[in-house]
Amino acid sequence: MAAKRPSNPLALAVLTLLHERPMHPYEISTTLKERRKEESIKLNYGSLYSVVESLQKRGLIEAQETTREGKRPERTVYTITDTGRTTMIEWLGELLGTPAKEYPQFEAALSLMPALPVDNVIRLLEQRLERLRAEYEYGSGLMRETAKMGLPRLFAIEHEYELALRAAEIEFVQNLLAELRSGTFDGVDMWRRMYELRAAGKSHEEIESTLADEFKEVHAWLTETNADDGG
Amino acid sequence: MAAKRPSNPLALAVLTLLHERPMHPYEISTTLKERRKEESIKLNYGSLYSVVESLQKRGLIEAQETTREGKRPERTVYTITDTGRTTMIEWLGELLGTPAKEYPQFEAALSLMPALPVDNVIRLLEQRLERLRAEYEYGSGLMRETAKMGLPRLFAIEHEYELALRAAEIEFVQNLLAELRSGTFDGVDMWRRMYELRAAGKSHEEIESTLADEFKEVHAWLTETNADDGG
DNA sequence: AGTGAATTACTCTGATTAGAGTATTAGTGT
DNA sequence: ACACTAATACTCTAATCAGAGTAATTCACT
Repeated sequence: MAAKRPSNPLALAVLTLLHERPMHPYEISTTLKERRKEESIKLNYGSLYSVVESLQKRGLIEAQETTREGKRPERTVYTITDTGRTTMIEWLGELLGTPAKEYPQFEAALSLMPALPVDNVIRLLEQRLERLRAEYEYGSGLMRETAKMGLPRLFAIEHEYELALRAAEIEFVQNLLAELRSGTFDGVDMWRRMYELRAAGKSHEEIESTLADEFKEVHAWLTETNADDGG
Repeated sequence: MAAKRPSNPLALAVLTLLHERPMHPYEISTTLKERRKEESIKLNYGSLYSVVESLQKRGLIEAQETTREGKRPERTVYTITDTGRTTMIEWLGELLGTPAKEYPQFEAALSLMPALPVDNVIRLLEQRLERLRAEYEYGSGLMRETAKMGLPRLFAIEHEYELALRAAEIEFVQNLLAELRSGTFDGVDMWRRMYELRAAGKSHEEIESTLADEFKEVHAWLTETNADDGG
């Protein structure tokens, strides 16, 4: 059975726009761009048209009329249905009211970090920090500008959120870097030792057992199949 | 032409594990679960097997042997190739060194916020705040526990990052809520007025023009087709 | 009046992904 | 010895997405 609604937030954007007034897909896309919503909601034509089709199939929107000017492609104007309105309110409510599990790429990268040598990672994090700062500057510059132009914060609040996240990431990376550099980060010694052994041409097994020896309690944790889940 | 590498971070996780030692897909999945990496990298069987296939097609990993015990399904053990190693190092380097554009759901929701009435949004944000705090407590509890068990921070740093982001979001939502409640948030007056007019049964056009009248500079910004892009 | 760039408005194809479904074996209790 | 649950190890299908491609029209400029 088809799910009650699509999962792509672009579909929610479509619903909110059609809630304002009927539009055709292309107008939806230009409106989203005008309002800079495509910076917060991934927009591309392929997805837009398939999302519109999927909304229609589920009865959340309806084709109102199909017009054509000259020999241009047809424009199909869509309206939101009552179910569509309800769904939009529900969905947006959920997104605002309930934190969703997300998988940021940097989180994935951090979780795999030990696959690169420490000094390498330090260099990369320095690079990241630089870029994060540049992005932060750029973003806050944009915000000041739009504020000066008289756009109420209401219509750009999502950018403030983005900046807040960036700021938090900057702080995090700064702290991490400091600890990696100073060597106070818990685990760097083991990490360095591992690459030392690898450089010395030891086999995976030799490295494993040497580390197991030199860092007993850690190794115990790493090799036990099931950590106690509590409860 | 096929891209140099898959885009799913799960594929990177596969590469790093095969970089440690050869494994079969199912073992990859259990290892990721054991190490709690599936909390940072979305893992499901369908994706895992197709990602493995895709890595093989691109020559980043190779099937080493196919064994079978009794009548159980075959286990295909894969090894990483030299190209695979290089790609892994490159890819992980990029993820660590370069901030990626992401589209968090909450950012999307914020950008569509005016589609719900103010008081509604306030209630929802209160709910979110509560849940965020609960998650934060839970997460930092887990971290303290694993620290006590002797796991070096190195192997759980991604969770610290997640917590840092959560903390930032908590602060952001707190501030936003305070401003919405006190009415000092730039744009709330217009926002409230809009729903007032809607409740009074005005048409979309009437609302538009009334708001245009009462909030001149804002409306100008909203209706101009092309904001000056500078340059 | 003719050229080229930009805009309008989609369509198509190939990847990717999610999630349920399948089939065998091992372990646990009665 | 039998049933039941968990674990092992994938397979399949439908949905979704991304990005390039297409084709007509308008506008700016010479």
